[in-house]
Amino acid sequence: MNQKLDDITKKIQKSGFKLTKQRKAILEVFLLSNDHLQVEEIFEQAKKNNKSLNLTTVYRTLNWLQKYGFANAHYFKDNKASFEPNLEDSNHHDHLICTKCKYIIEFFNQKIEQEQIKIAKKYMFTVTSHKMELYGLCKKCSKS
Amino acid sequence: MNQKLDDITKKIQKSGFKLTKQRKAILEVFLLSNDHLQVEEIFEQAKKNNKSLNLTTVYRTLNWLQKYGFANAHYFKDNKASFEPNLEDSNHHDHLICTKCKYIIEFFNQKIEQEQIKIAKKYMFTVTSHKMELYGLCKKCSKS
DNA sequence: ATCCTTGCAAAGCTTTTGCAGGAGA
DNA sequence: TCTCCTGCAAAAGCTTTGCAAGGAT
Repeated sequence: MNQKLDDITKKIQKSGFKLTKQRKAILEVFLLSNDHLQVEEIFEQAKKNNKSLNLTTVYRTLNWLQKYGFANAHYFKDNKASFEPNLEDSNHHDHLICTKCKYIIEFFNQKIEQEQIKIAKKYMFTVTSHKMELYGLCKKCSKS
Repeated sequence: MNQKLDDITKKIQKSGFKLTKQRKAILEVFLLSNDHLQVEEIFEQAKKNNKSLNLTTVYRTLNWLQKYGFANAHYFKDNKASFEPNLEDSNHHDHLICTKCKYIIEFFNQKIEQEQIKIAKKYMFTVTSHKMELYGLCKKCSKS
């Protein structure tokens, strides 16, 4: 199987997460993906691993993971939730989003991270997470 | 009345926006607010100016304003839309959001803006807008 | 054995749409 | 006048909840 998946799964179980077939199917899709997946997408893909999977279960599982800090939710342009894993070994990144073709590029910029820390200090904020999204047209779409 | 409101309203009308009583009531609340208002909030406040106002009209008006570039939508932590005016004289800013008391601070940081331009260039993106949100606890809430 | 999780169906919310009447330019 | 706008009600998503049965530890 997949070593990384196993390790993370064990860690999640320590938080009191019972590992059912359904959840295994969801984690396989969700944890190994580097993308931001919409709930429906996770559901569709995980169903390949477990035919009887229900959408409700996907929602409940993702909400559980989010609550315990293993996942982050994003609401991109429309108001549908997308989730991405939040693992200590996964690099933090921000997003460039093409409003035409919905293509998403991830990027990381140290200077921006540093400025955020300064800003938080200035306003006496204890920052726990952040989100930065640049919207526009990707290379391909801006040509046409 | 309010000079600023009048000026902006005239500008919006040039885009083919018919100024009805309902829309006037909405604009008074929306354009003069410096906050990010949820649709429901705009509706509640605008209803004070026009008793018969309908929520549907608020949605339609805000969507119109957004389509023609006079408003921006945000989806903060939950998946409810918040709107803020997008006027040429209004300074661009980003957000610090307290996840406990929902307090929102606006800030502007030149270095971050500059970095964004660099990033866009690197990925050949034509950036049209962006959103940066820092989540955490405000001064007050982090004490308790 | 106990507590947690699941599927199903139904409910809840926010947001959109169809339509006939009404108002702005 | 002609087109756009409005209110109402209904529909349309996405997401959550209640409940009884089933499964994990």
